[in-house]
Amino acid sequence: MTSNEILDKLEEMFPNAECELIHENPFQLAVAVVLSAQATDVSVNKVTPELFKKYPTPQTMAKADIKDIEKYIKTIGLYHNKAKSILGLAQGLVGEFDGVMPQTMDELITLPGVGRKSANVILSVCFEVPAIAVDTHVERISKRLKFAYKNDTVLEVEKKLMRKIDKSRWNRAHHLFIFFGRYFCTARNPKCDECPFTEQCCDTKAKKMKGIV
DNA sequence: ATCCCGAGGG
DNA sequence: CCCTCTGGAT
Repeated sequence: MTSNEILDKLEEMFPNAECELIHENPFQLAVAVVLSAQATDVSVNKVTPELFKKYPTPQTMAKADIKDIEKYIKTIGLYHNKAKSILGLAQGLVGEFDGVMPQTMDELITLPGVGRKSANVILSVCFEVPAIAVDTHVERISKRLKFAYKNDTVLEVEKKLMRKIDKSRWNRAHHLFIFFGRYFCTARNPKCDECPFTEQCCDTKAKKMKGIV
């Protein structure tokens, strides 16, 4: 199967794959993305509505007490670092960017808690810039379906995906890989028995040889 | 390479 | 019980 054929099939399986983080503007998406590190979007969506209600703008959050922020986000884990990150994110936006979300990779990654992956999500979801954010799902799926090798770094995975996938499909591919990874080709118990990609999957073949599938 | 970390699933 | 979750900073 070609890259386009794989994406066509994924479109068929997940026609409404999209960003599931609750947000109403770029600031809120940036906060939600930072909070989503090593946490499920479900758990993030559980706390952000109340958080955004209390701190709707970078200006209001910039003046928040970090302890109060921690209280709101405690249930998602890693809450100490994340509270510091989103407080610094709000302060950085106000102090360096006049409260307006920047639209370049170089500027975005200067914000605390925002690395390459989060920046790519903000660029593609908020500003429709072609980008492929490589998170845990995208990395796993890319390696299982042989878009990349197992020991490739996330940056190498991103470069290979950009090379092998048409630029016009980058943003869709990101969400399709996420949905496929989240609901079908999961880390622990992937649904190999009903998977349309078993031919080009390294993991499934390994399992077949062992008689697992 | 290590740390951060609670919640949900199997 | 153990593993995983839209990672980033040190």
